[in-house]
Amino acid sequence: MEEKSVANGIGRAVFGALTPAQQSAVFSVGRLRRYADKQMIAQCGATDHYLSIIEAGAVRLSRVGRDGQLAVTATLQPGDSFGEFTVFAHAPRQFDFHAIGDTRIREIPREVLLKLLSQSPDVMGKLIEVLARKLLSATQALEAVRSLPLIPRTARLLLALTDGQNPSARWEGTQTELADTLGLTRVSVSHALRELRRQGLIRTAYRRIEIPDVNALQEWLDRSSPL
Amino acid sequence: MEEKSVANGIGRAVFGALTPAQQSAVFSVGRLRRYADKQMIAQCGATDHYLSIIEAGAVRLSRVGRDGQLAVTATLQPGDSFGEFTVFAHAPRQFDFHAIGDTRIREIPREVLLKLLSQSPDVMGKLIEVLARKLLSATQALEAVRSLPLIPRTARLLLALTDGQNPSARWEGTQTELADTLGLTRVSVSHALRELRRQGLIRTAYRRIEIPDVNALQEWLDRSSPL
DNA sequence: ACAAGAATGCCAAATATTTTACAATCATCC
DNA sequence: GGATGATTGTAAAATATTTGGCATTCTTGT
Repeated sequence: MEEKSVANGIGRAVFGALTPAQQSAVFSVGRLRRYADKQMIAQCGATDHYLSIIEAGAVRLSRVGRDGQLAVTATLQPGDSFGEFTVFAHAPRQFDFHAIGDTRIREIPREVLLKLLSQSPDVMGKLIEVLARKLLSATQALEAVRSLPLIPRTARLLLALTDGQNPSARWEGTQTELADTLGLTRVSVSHALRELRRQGLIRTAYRRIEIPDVNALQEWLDRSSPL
Repeated sequence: MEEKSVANGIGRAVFGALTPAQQSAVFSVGRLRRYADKQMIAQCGATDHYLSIIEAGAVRLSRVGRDGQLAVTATLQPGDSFGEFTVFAHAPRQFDFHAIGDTRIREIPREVLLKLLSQSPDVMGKLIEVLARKLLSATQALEAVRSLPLIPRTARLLLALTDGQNPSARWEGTQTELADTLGLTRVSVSHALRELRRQGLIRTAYRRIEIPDVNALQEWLDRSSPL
């Protein structure tokens, strides 16, 4: 019953799934690195092979098209990880990674991680679970992008961004960020937010969106587009 | 250097990654089931927990919105698998699954699979790799949907649908199918195909699209949108 | 060889989304 | 406490995409 689907499945809540003992086992083989605000952590196309786990701070994923400003972003929080592709799929980095605020990251080189995994089937199992869940999120996001109209899609993202525990929620960030993660323009997002606001489902403020009643928004979404 | 990205990362080439010995180990614990053309294999929302591996035939994934005909599809081939979500993420079925042609499927119940996996870290490792690669495909598809204009997006899908070995390729199916997997209308796809045809990159025919020079199409795509 | 159904190609009107632009509000740095 | 840059709200014009429709071509079954 773990709903908790997320932004776009890029990388969420990975090592929260591990037991404390497992966490410390993983962390102990990792190398701690610190990044300052806005510092680049990894670049799109790079061929390094690390699994990175965020201990503190945040990491922004983005990508710039040749035409300049076209950037798509997602933001990862402490406990999230990234770099699975570089380790398990032998692929180059798919995004640019930047630190947001002072950030501590545990980096585990590919070989070390593989060795650790081969010795602990438990952690391996968890990893499979996490990957499956990420894949599920990505699949659902893909579905949403393809079949949901503007407004429900925006609503869906807002719900995905909340952690789902509290009855009410808020999200801090600019509407431009929201637009980027949705793959839309700020104007379109603004339009969608206006409509949701008109229906009393959300409140907007400077760099902040409040959802007074998460359930109500969820129900509206279910009603307006069953998916 | 395994490019071979695919349709939308829903489920590809899973057990081709295993060694013959591993394959037979997995197959031996599976239950063989046969389906006739168009027969339903599993329904969206169902809560069964099987990993299914296609031995022969094909499986179409689809989904119908409340508003009737809204259907999004992908097609899986022999060697592909599906159902990871039900097994590893405890999630209900995300799509409707139908057999295309006479189809043989190996079904492995959740518990059996987990037990098998716990006994063979090798297979587990492969599974992680496969999941990571699927996730990569899904991520790239998501990127494409969000940032690529109509025509490059269509070109990208065509390339993804080819196996990438031969210098030339063809794809068999209707333009409506293509439109559904892209999340566009037939008219839009027709428009995109017209443009690609005009540039001599593809040839269209009844239920068939030919790519005389896969490389040329790839280069055109790289040139027109670097991603 | 013919009829019927399926698929393609294309057009025009209706919608959706982006672009461009500008005024108003908010936060922060001196 | 005021200036400045960032962010929001919104509108109008330009594009992109869908909807609905129709003629043509292709395939299949008889």
